[in-house]
Amino acid sequence: MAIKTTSTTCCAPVLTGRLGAESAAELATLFRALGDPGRLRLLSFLAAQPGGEACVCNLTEPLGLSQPTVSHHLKVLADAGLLERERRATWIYYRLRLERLQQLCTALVPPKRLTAAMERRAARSA
Amino acid sequence: MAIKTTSTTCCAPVLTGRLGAESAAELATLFRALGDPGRLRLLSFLAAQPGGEACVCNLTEPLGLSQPTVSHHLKVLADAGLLERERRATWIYYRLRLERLQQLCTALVPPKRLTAAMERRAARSA
DNA sequence: ACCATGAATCGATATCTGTCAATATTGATG
DNA sequence: CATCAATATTGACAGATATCGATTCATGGT
Repeated sequence: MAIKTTSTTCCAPVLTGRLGAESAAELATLFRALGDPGRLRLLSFLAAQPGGEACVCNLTEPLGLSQPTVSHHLKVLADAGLLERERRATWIYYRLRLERLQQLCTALVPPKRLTAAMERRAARSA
Repeated sequence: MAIKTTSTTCCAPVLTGRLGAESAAELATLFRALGDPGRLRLLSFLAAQPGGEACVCNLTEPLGLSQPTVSHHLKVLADAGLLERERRATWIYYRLRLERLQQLCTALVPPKRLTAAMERRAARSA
């Protein structure tokens, strides 16, 4: 299969410890992949399919974008490690990688130290 | 200027139900706000501060960016609802809005239907 | 081999974005 | 009110990105 060296050790925590320049760049790429309406809708559409996957030919029409554009978006998502590519005969299927999405989320989890501190301040100012 | 700022009802779920064009655009703006290394480092720096907040004057130096650039990034984050602004005398403090970050995460949570289905397929192909 | 079909790539273009220097704005202070 | 210090805004510019039409690159069937 394709050797995607991208995103080996995904997702340095953003809110726990300070983010270095490289980890920040890496993470930013991931978030930027999610920063387009078309791509979000692609993910959404895939999630609505039985196996979290669909053929490219089924993805073009519901978005109202041209085939090259959809292909481009799929590439961005796949390069970010958010989708998996699989060929079946003439067709190519893309499948969600839920683990990656989950990793992304955990990267945004704040340490309890922080939540506690901020709740305290919120209570004080109320 | 004064374009509409933060949506009150943040974060339509991406993986549960299909994302409409408007919700997708809204969410994309949020993710795009996270899609820059400098901004991620700002969030990270703020999270490392005692109250999840800091004065602008303390944010410029650690990033190695000019003051206007930092100001711009702070604006993007604040417009996305990820930061809160507060004036104290001459200084302006920005504070994390953890709830918003959390909301963003929950928008990416998959329905158990999906996780189950994908685990099943993973097991089958093993 | 040839052809038909599905998907990726290329080339072009318009728009968006990050960045900084210069300038404006805002609030505190004398 | 004049001035200073801290932020924000403006203007300019280079680089990225979204988009599409045309083309190329696979695959499978004939």
